[in-house]
Amino acid sequence: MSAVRRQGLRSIEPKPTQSARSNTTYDRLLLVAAELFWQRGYEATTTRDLAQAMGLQKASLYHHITRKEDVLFDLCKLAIERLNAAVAATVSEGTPPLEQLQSLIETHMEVVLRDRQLQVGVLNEFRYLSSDHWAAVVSMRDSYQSTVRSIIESCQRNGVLRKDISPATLTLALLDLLNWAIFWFKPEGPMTPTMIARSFAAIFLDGAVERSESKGPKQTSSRPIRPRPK
Amino acid sequence: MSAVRRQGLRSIEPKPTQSARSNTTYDRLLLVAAELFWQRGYEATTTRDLAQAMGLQKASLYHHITRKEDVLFDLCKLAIERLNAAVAATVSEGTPPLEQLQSLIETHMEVVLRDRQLQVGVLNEFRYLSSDHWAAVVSMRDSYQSTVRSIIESCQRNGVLRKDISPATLTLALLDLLNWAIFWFKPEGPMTPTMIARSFAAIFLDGAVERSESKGPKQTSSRPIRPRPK
DNA sequence: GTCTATAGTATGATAGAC
DNA sequence: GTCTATCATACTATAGAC
Repeated sequence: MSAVRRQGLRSIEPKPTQSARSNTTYDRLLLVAAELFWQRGYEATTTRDLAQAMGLQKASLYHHITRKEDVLFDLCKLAIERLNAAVAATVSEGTPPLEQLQSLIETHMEVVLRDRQLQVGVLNEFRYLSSDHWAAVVSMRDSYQSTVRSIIESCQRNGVLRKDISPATLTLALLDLLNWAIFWFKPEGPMTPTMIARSFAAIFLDGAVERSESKGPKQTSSRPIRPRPK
Repeated sequence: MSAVRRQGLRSIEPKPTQSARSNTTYDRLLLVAAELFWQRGYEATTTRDLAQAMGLQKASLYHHITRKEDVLFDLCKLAIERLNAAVAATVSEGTPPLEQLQSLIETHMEVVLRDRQLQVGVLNEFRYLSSDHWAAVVSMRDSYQSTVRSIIESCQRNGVLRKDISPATLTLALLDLLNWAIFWFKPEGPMTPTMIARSFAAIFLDGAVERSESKGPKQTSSRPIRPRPK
């Protein structure tokens, strides 16, 4: 049971170049479960709902899972792994801290918005995990937060971020800003995840206040975005 | 269940409501329900949990309520009413828009953090309401958001807030920032709701970037806080 | 791997005595 | 207003045939 599952989990990892259609049943189950948990919430989603959405009888589900809760746990792990992987891939160690922070903001926002059915599990539903699983997810999430905070600390040491607010508070503010957009984001709306990411980066870094008194080309800290078009 | 807390709830309640019948037990029930919904979530809280926390048998509960869902609905209404009332009481019509916005940010944050057991109902659990109740809560919430947005629009017209980001986006960013602090705020921690409110106002208005090159006494937009009420 | 059937329990809500 | 007792249903999960 477990070996099949772990393997399946890996195959929908961050950058699957292969077709997602020919995956294992458990992979499909994860996708279906993410959708249902997103729509109705974990507690309100029954194994019957899951089975029906999978086109199976309730009992057949249990050939692929052992407990409903395991599905939520796997989804939480997957969500954090994807976020971690995406951020690690775009934040380059060598670059100046502020650039790292800008990359992180953009990537985090884009991943969270494009992946929101999955990410909501970590943000909202992981509270229903058993204490062991809960602790594991909290630990993974804290580890990611530490990454964010250490970049912010680097920025403060470099003098590019204000020091009158603690790194912890800046981190929490940033993550509030980024994470909860999943609840109002409308994919069919006028703003793409990238547009929202840039606006939010601008707000977090430069603030909402108009700065007309600046000299020359609107001295903003949030413009030199990741891919420099030549 | 201390009498002190119960009195606290009643004293902040906007108005006694039309129902003339015994509101004391129901008030206590609302308080207890808010606590349980906050701890376990609405769906995971059973009527048995509620009854036990009230010191009643399950059946006795139904002398005070007709459906479990009604409790959630009343909590959502109460949460929005309190937020509305508090903001209306501190945001003065006549003052400059930026001052209004500063007052709103502080008040909103303080109410939400001090009241987070209640406010979480609107933010997280109202999705489990029946469609009629759900629509009513969404409407009330949208109405509050419109208030926030109109103040932001005034600020933009007055030239004190940047215009390259739409009022809607600025509003959503601000509310993301303010609302979701309830999930990490620790009342026993070093930061009071007021301190967090001021830090977050500073971030939203002035940004996280260091502005050392400015002339004179660190020209910040978030400092002239609301005049201390006597 | 999927099915039918069902165990065993928890749930929201009600009936009617006091 | 509170109680004991209970209903009808929904739930997670299992047993065992094919």
